Amino acid sequence: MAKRPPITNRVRELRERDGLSQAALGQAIGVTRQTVIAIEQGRYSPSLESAFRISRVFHAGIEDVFGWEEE
Amino acid sequence: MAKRPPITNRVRELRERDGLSQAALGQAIGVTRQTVIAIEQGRYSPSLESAFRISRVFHAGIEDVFGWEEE
DNA sequence: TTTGACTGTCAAATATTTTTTACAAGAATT
DNA sequence: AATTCTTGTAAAAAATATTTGACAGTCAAA
Repeated sequence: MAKRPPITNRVRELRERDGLSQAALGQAIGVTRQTVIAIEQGRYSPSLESAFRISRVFHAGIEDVFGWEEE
Repeated sequence: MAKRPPITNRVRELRERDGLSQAALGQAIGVTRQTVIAIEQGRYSPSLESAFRISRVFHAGIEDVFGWEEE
C-alpha cells in the first residue's frame, strides 16, 4: 500500500469496550490477529466483507465503526 | 476469488436512477469500468474505500447501497 | 448503413489485503 | 523465576481486488 487510506475506525475502542483481545476479535470475524492489528493501526482498510463482520460483532452499522475522511 | 461474497448491492439500480454509465460511475469514484461491472455483477466485493466512494456518489450510506447476507 | 455510446467478456499484469511463521517485550500470575 | 496472555514487528507467500488493453454485441441516432 502506498499511503494510509482516508478511513478511520473505532475498532480498538469497541473491542476494548467489549473486553475482546485482538486474537479473539480476529477469530470472531474470521481473520488473523495480524489483520486486526493492521486495521486498528490504519495500515490498510479492510475488505467490505471484513468491515461488515467487524461491525456486526459490535452490533453496530458499518458507519458506526468506520468513518470516511472526505478528500 | 473462490466464491461470491455474501454481499449484495444496489449499485446498478442507483446508477441507472441517476443516469450514470458504468464508465461515468467508475470515473466518479476512481476505478475502471471493469471494476464497476464486476461489482454490479457481484463477482467480488469492493474495498471499503470504494464502497464509501460509491455510496457518497449516491448521497447514501454504505448500508443503503450494500447489504450483508448473514451466513 | 455507419457512427457513437453503452455493456459485456477475457486474459495478463499490477496492487492491495490477508495469512503464515517467527521473534520480542510488557504485565499479571503462580 | 517461570508461565501465560497480550500486543507489537517483520518478511515472505497466498489470496483477492483492480487495471490495462483488446475484442464483440446491442441499440439509438445521424
